[in-house]
Amino acid sequence: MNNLELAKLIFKDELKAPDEYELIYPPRELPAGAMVTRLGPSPTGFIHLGNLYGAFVDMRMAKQSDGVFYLRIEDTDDKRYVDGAVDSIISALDFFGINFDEGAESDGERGAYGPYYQSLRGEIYRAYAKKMVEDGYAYPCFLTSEEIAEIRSAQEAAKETPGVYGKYAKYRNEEFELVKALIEEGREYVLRLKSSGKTDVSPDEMSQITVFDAIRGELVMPENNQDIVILKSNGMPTYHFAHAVDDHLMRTTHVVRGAEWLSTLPVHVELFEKLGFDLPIYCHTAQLMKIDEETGQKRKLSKRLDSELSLDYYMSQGYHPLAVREYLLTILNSDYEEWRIANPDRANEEFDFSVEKMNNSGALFDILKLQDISKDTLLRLRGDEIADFVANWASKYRREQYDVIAQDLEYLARIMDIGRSGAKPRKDLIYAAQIADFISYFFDEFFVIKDSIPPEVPTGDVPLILSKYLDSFDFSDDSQQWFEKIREIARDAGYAEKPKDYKKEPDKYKGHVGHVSTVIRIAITGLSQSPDIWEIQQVLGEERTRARIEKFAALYR
RNA sequence: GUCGCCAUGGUCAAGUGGUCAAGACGUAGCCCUCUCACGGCUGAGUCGGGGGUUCGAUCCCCCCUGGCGAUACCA
Repeated sequence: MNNLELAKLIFKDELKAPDEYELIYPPRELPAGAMVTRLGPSPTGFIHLGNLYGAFVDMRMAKQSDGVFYLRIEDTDDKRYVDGAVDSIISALDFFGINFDEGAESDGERGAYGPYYQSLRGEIYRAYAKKMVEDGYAYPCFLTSEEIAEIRSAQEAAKETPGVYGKYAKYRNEEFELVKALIEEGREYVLRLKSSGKTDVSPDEMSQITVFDAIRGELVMPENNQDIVILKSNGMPTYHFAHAVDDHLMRTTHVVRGAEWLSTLPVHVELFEKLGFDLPIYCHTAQLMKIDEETGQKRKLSKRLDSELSLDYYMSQGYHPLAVREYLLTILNSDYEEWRIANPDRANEEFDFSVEKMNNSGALFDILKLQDISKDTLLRLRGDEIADFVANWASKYRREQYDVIAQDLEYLARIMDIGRSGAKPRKDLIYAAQIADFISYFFDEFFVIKDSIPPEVPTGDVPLILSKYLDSFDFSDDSQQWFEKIREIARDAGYAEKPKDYKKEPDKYKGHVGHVSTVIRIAITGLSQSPDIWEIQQVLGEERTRARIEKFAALYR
């Protein structure tokens, strides 16, 4: 048989037989129903919310079924490689709570089904490619990129499906002697799949394949008829071929990937078939989308364009990983939100996640929703936990503030807890960058007067109000006693004790107690709007409070 | 162009052959209130279009439109 000679001609090195690999990587011994999933990033170093979204699905499926979730680095394209990328991918994923049972690690790898770097699996791919040639399912193709471009434009002109297939696959059934001569001559070539799909019929006459997708149900698609490349001229496999070999040998049960792979599914089905592998269960997730600012159109998240959606962005803004996970869960399984409302204190791991509940259409990323969820998520954390988180964030992203706010973590924790107890806790805290700005007035180093006193208060009243306040000020007053004194000051100075009184009879008063308290509020926080002043004072301490009042009053003397 | 996937308010979405078409975010107003938040109440806002099938379609079928994706020796 020529195929055997051809295989020998192409693969001169010693290669294991595929059967040996079957033995080296036997089926996993796992409980019934256990799912084996994987994440296969290419090492560009860039990873965005969409990747995290998919990684989440993988991890939940494996964890919920007592299966295995592993990391495989898909570095078959050297053009894509970025130094240090694997490390940054792993640490970013880890930050958001994605961790692996096996696979690539920053200092090597772990697990019995490796190597987990595709660049290290060359021999394995070649072994299976050789078998493809022997079986007559693959052949060397010497078409240059110029020739392929010509074929393409001819096909486009003739309104035919573009690609290398059927009569356009010039070397598909080439004479052995000629192939041999070309190879010996040193001509570059790729290895192509010899597709058995029909090529001489119109698209609607093509045979259909049906594939079950765990998210989308039964998919009916035309069979593949393209002689796609399986081994590039440098000997590396294409994604398609590596996917088939790796997911088989690593015994992946569920392939979770974005919907952009749907159109190549027929290729993969044919590959698995020709290789003699069982098909994994595919789970094609909808893509996370965003609105393109320039065009105003919905589009898939892009690595190139959407740096603000990179995981780095959320880390640098200081979104809490839990918040991001909560958000992702709400778009992954829409009943998660209701579950969360019903179970505010349970860990999200207890939620029964399922791929069947996933939506088929792409969700638009909504930062407002993330922020809302973030507020609620931070509410479930203790003040000291948030303080630690913010301090940690500042140490990386805001050095100059870190030195100040992290000096006294207990103080920081008390700041975080302001207004958070009781039945209707405040929801001021969203993400670290916002929190750092929000609390800056608690530190003398950052304290500035930003707002001006309300127009209802004549300038001359300011020192009056403040000196009275200072005179009657007793740090040990409780909240009610404290406010009673403010009312007194307001009344004595000609302001209504209740805003309603002022509303009813505006001519009778200069303003109301709210205006008076605003003066005090500005003196203490520099802002006309803030959480409860009494609580702020309790955290600031008596000394700092008095100092600020005095300093502000001095401005009006 | 061709092929594929998708289609319920601004966003995420539940949903069924007969519903006043859930809920969340956002938004408007009111209430609570020393400010701001929080909370409460109320409101505005949707089944892309056209054909069928049916006593009846948001739901089932077809066409169109729109969005997204694929069309590489990238993944």
